[in-house]
Amino acid sequence: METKLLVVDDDVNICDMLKLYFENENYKVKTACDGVEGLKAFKLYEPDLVLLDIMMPKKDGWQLCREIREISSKPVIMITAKGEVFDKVLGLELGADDFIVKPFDMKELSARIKAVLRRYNAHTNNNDEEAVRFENIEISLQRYELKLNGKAIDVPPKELELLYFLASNCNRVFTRDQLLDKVWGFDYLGDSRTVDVHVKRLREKLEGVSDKWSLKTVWGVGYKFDTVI
Amino acid sequence: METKLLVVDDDVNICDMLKLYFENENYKVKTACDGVEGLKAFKLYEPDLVLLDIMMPKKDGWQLCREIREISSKPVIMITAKGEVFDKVLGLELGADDFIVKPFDMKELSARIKAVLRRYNAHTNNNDEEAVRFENIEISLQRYELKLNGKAIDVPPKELELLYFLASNCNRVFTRDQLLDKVWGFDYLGDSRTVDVHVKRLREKLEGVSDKWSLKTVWGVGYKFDTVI
DNA sequence: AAAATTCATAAAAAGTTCTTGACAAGAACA
DNA sequence: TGTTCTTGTCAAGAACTTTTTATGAATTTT
Repeated sequence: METKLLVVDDDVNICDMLKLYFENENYKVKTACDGVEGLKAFKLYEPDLVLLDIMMPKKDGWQLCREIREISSKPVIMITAKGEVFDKVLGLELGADDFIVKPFDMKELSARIKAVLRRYNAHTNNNDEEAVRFENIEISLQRYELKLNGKAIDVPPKELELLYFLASNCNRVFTRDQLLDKVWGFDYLGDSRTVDVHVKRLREKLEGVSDKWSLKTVWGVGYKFDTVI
Repeated sequence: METKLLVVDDDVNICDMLKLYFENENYKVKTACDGVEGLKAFKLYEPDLVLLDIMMPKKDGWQLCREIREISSKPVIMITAKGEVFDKVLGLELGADDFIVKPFDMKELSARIKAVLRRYNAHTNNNDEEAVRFENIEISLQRYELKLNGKAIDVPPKELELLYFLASNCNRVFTRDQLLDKVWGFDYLGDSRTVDVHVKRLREKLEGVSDKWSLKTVWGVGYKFDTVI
């Protein structure tokens, strides 16, 4: 699964540069320009790691780090300018996982990110994310794979993600808007008919595999992965 | 339910153009020409989203946005002219939800409006509630499902919502007008016979399922979901 | 017991929401 | 570079829901 980074820095150039660089390294990257926006983005985007500049207008990196820690244990790497008053102890107290000093070498930052993620995942993820299973179906985001009757089937990423989300929240209805939010991302701009089309394509693939579950339309509401218990 | 937009811009042509365009997209649209009028309109009209030009006589967009935030959390999208001094951070501080730069593409604005509304609603709507249960019946809005004798029955949204409302307020009588208010929405315009028809259709489905409860008519008053205790 | 009001029901009309196929833009790949 | 695959858009028509209307039955009032 793609790792999501959130970059919070008031310097738009740095934001853009980091975004470009890490997208090229196969991360998903969102940026925010200040602490307020950063917190919003953290809640909505649910990143796997946050890169946080300390000096920012209105709400600084310390403050944001503290607020993030109140709601999550996701790794945070602080960015600090050379010569900036910087209390490592204080940072650790606030729950930051690592630090890097501006101007930094991108390769070094990249290495630190990997290291922090590795540590974090070793801690939390020794129970490798289970695949979602029902009769004759198995959906794994980890392998990006859909198995029907034990046989792997080619499925495009978006379809798989949609199916995974619905199946792992089975029997619950989601509106198209909720699905766009959860699967496509909070900042997706586009038509909600898009969901229909993906559901249709999934149905073609899932047809006749089992009568214990199905992708159901809930008229006037949305869709759900329905199971018979 | 129809979504209400409020457009605040000193340029009457832009107001008219936006009104025309979004009415065609099935929004309700009110316009206001300056900040003072805009605040008035916001209070009276109670829009679901505000489109706010920054440069305006009397009271500018910043100021209006701040004042709206004091009394409401409804989404605000700021409109800014190209090249206009524009502080994104300040905008976010003030609580704006998105921005668009003049001259803008109507399709993009439309997409942004949808996205902002989607986010706003996704946030406010995640109230996981329990299903309502009586003998042989179970009604869940989360699954959008009616189970009779443990078996799921197809029920259209309005019927389900009506049944859910009555059952979760069992033994209490509601007039047709109250039901229209609670289930259809306060701004519903239409005949109260509508309720009768829905009750009738529900009765067809619920017939003979249990003698511990029923949809009762209270003559001269309205309906209730009646239970024997 | 007649008149007036209120309900139940069926069926038509109006309105909304889905499905689907065709197509185009963009990404990934060779 | 062209080719294939994925993703998203659109629009027509199908499927379905909701509302209105009409009529007769039930209940209350006078």
